[in-house]
Amino acid sequence: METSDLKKAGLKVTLPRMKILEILENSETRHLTAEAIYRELLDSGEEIGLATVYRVLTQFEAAGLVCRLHLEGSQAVFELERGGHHDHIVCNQCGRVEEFFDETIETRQREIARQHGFSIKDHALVLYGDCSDSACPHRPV
Amino acid sequence: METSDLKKAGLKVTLPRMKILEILENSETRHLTAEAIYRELLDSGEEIGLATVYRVLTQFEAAGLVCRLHLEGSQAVFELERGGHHDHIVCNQCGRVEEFFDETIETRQREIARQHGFSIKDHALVLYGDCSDSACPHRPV
DNA sequence: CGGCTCGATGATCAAGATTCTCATTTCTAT
DNA sequence: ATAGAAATGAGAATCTTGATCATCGAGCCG
Ligand SMILES: [Mn+2]
Ligand SMILES: [Mn+2]
Ligand SMILES: [Zn+2]
Ligand SMILES: [Zn+2]
Repeated sequence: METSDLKKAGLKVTLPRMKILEILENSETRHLTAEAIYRELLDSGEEIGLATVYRVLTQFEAAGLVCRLHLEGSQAVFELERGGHHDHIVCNQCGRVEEFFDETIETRQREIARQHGFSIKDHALVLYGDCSDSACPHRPV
Repeated sequence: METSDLKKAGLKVTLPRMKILEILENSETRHLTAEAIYRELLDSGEEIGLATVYRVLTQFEAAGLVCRLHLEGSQAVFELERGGHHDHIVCNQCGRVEEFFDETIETRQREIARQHGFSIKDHALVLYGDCSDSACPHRPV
């Protein structure tokens, strides 16, 4: 969000980078594919290459500004890094993504890793199901 | 393993299908990529196409005979469905995969999904870390 | 402000994984 | 054994993402 974050990461403050950050901040969908960001930029009249979007997102990821997630789709999704770690629930029908953090699960993960002689560094947890959104095509009546 | 499993799934009993099942059963590595299976077949003198391996594995998955996992590699890995559900720990250094099942985590997942109004259908949980295998290049002394 | 230098960009190409197409082969049931 | 349907293999195609390279622009100095 701050241009200082870019400078801190050793990245020049450029128009494509600021526009991509802007979209990640302002989109009601916190979780976006590279292509969704690209299309949004095109729609708003920006001239940008898809390769730049992928490149910039990868740099942002390395700088800790965004997270890359693989949510059972062919394309990765990106989200702004704020708040801190959390995991995800995805609706199989409408694709809606919700976030959660559960200390019980986090703790058990560490215990399990230790039992197996692993020093845990990271984890990926995604729950899949059917949501109760009124707009969800599979909404239970 | 049984040809009856194939017939039950509405699949003809063919040589490629039986050979693939055989490899999934006998490999010491329970988790194999499609290409690993393909290479193993070639090495043992079978004439098979990579497309067939992918096709058959996808059919096996649909029939519930195998599971497809995405373990932080570009390629999916497949494993024979037996025992029942479990999750995975992967070593970042040597790629070793261990399995675990934790009822505490499973229960919390259901509770979290319910709190969010989701009817949970499935989940993916992978822990990443460094293992303590003597052959692991990163083994802590 | 004007120019310099190197990182950034955009267009295109390339790579890797997986699926699709289609002619040919192989099962399976009769 | 034969016919009909399904499966196979070879290769093309697709999709996502990263690499190349000539051009452009941000940051810096005077
Ligand atoms: Mn998130
Ligand atoms: Mn497993
Ligand atoms: Zn939904
Ligand atoms: Zn290891």
